[in-house]
Amino acid sequence: MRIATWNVNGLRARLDFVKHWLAERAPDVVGFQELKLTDDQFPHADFEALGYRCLTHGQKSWNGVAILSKLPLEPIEAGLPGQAEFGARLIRARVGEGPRALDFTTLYCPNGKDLDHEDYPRKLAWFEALRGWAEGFVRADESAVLCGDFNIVPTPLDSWSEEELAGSIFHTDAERERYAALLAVGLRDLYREREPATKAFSWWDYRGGAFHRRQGLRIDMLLGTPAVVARLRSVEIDREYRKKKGELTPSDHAPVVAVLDAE
DNA sequence: ATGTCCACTAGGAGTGGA
Repeated sequence: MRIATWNVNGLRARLDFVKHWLAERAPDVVGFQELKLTDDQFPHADFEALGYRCLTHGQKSWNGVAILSKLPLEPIEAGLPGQAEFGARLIRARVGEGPRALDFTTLYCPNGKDLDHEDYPRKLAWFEALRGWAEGFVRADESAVLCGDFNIVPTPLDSWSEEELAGSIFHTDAERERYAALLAVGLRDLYREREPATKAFSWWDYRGGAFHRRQGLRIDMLLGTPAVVARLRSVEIDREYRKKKGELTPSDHAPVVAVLDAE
């Protein structure tokens, strides 16, 4: 089973690029973030033509998440309880059947903007709500994945310049504590399971040639329960899809992909 | 160079968000 997460930065602007990736990489289950469209604007037919069923939780202009699956897909819930006013940022479904079924959630976590902005304390509170919510169903012996754009750089290894950025947004102790508390309910970072010491990024600013200067952050994660880690065969950040494809503009995020054993 | 890109409002180019 090939699973993936990708912040597409606007699905209408990215549709042809995303379809190219789906056709080439053929993931079984994908979480998308930053759709920037309403549910009625979601291009279901384009994805059905590639073999995917989709569940969406969108809104006008901003945020928005979706799950695409080639496997049977059953909705569980949409929206983080108590946090609806902070945007459409969470969707959860059961994918697959029998012992290979996966409890799959994708998240677009708040950005926070900067430490003086009102969104920053709201971001911390949102993560506390997320931890409490996850605690309600995460179990070590059941396969569950939480994936998405976390908008937190978990450790200095995940930043292109901890020296310059320590203490600034994405790099604060308060954010890192909230992220660590989420993992403490029983989730592991699948990328770090396989690459414990590799400096690698999943996001690069569009400005200033950041991608080519290797100035990025690792903020897009696939988190899994121990039952998922036991099934983990490989994981990679798909940097090829942070590059332009002909005339098609990439997202500022790369997809993150993992392969799990069937059971 | 805070240097790009997306969506919105508007019916062209500026604004807000990331």
